[in-house]
Amino acid sequence: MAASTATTPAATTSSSTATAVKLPSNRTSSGARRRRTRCRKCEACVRTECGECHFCKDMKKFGGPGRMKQSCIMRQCIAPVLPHTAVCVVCGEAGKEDTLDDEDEKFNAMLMECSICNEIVHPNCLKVKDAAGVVNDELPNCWECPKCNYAGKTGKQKRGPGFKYASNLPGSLLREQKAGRDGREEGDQTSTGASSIKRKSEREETPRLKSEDLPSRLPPLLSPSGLPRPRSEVPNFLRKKRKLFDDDDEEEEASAKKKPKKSWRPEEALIPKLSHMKTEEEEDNSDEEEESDASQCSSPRAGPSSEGSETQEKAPRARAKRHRRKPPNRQLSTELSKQLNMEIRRTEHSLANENQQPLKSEPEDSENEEPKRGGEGGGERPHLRAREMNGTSWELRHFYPPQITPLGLNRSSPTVRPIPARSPPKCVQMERHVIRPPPICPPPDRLPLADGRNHIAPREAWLAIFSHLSHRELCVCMRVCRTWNRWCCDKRLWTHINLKRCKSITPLMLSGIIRRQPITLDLSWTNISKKQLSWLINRLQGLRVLLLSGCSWVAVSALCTSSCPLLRTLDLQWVEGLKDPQMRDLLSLPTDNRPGQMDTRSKLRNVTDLRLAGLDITDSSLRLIIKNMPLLSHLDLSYCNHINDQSVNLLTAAGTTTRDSLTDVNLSVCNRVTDQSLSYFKRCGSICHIDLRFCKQVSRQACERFIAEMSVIVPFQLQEDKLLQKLHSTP
DNA sequence: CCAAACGTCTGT
DNA sequence: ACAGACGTTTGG
Repeated sequence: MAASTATTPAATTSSSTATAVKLPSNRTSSGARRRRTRCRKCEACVRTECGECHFCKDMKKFGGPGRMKQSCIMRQCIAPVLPHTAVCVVCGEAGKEDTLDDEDEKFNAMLMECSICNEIVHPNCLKVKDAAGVVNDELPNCWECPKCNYAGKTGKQKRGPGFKYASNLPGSLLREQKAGRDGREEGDQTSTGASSIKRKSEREETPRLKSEDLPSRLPPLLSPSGLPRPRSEVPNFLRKKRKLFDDDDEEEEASAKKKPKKSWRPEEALIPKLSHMKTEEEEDNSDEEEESDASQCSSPRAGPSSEGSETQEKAPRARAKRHRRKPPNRQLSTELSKQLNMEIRRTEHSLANENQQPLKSEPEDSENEEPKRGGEGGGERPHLRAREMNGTSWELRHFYPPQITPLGLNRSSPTVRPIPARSPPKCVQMERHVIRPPPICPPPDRLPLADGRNHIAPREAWLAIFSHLSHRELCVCMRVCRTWNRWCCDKRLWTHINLKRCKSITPLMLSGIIRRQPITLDLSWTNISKKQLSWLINRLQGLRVLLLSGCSWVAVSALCTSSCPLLRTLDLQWVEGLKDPQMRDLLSLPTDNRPGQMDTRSKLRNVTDLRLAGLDITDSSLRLIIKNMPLLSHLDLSYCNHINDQSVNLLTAAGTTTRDSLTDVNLSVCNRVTDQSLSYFKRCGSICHIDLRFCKQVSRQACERFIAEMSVIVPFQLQEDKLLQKLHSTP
């Protein structure tokens, strides 16, 4: 019915209707807000409809009723812009940043929409030039205008643009943040007096300590007992099914929370370990550091998390304009960011080539740049730079023990109002959440010193030093100053993110992960949900190693619909509920309709290291593996009770790619494997390591016989009982 | 004028 | 709090 709705002329008239009431004429006046439109440039905008999400299904074109009238979830613009028709309330003109070169001038000439009063103005047109405006990095041309900021408005008016996006989406991750910010805002705002522009930082989370490394391939079984720990280790949540991620968190917290939460700080609430993380710290940090260069955007659009924070923080600096960084730095930053991006791109590219998969990561830039008015986009950046601190908190939170972190930060500033209790973060449907690509942050190349000069050591030198630090230590460093904060957030320092056994994976953590674009991600034994994992995978296109042991199949099934083209190592050990049927789904050809993913090859075709220990899979799964993973070299089938000699026969049969690609096979504790398997392994041209420990039906004699026979070609040794190791690994 | 879809309101 | 519904706004 209403489906097409749209335009009925009547609509206008009908404005009187309850709903309609809102924005009719006053739009620009305070109170009425301007609708934003898609930037048309970001990754999301460029995509085609997935045809599978709720909204797509509602569309008439996909056979739906067309009542919801929402854009495809995969196409939710990352950086919605002001409509072309937007003009300054003061002078009535559009953005003019295009005509200027100087960053600061651009900023002052671009249209900025206040997220509180909704007014759209040219900063230049404001009389109160000194007052501080708080730029919202997350949304182009969005800030908390000096007037509101100065007035200390915090109120709920905030609904501005920043909020709307995502926040209005029902399940949006943002909410939490939002909540967060509100809470903070208040506090901060009051404090705001400061003069500088602040942006809201985002909160992200980091992996908690790396505490344990995963024994990815654990030395086969320490506990021959059979299948040991598995399930038990699995956190309860694993088993539950949550609808959305939230649940997880919620569940945990739930018990606790249900009522008003203490503070709204999600992290704390949620994760014991991480607790500390967030918010305030970030803010604090930001403030502390603040000043210096400020340029950067480290967080601009990190996932979900970011948004929340940004707005809130307005507090600090006011003069946005000026604040924006010093020109020099800025340029530097720009340059660096370009280089960085290129670097990243190059790397990813090379990797991607193999699969021809485009990676996402750069979108940010594009996002900022608006098609239409470049100015707007450009304008933003400046602010962005200003803000950077976001990262900080993230790390802190995670890594620091609660006690430490907090410092005064958290609460110290409690400004005016008590923090509203917010609900814990939930991630709810990520689908609706606005997706923000990893931030590109061009960090300053030199450390600004108090005397105005720069430290002699270049960033790279510092990074070399930072590279020797643990993540925890990096977190500490991130609190030193803004510049260090930025530097310590360098992607290169976070190639491995370990969240193993982290019970609750929160939205903040997710965005923190995305921001850092790790190459290796360990989510083993976590209660990550399918949506969360799907969300991550779709945004970690450069991910090479994904460890999901001990997770539930429900979650792992995210791999069925999301593609991770560069994935080399996939650890699915002890995944609950992963059997042949599931393996079939996992290895079946892509079902992803999204553009760019139409590849007909297996999504896991580039996997070289597959860990399936403890799964009840049979030869039917092996056949699929053999067929779809031509590059497979390391295969862990330990504790797989259904694996037998025939399985090995299949793996080493003539005509299979595995016959030549396999180098390491772990069949320890596979009680159905016998001496016969060893003869099959002789067919493997590249085999270097065969683990048959604890295989009751495999004899030492057979192993010795294997060695004797194989040694004619390649020398093998019995490293341990029933553990065959090639003496000299091939080059 | 129309398709798209933003942002708010409503019902549960 | 959420899922839907839908008037209204945008861009072309």
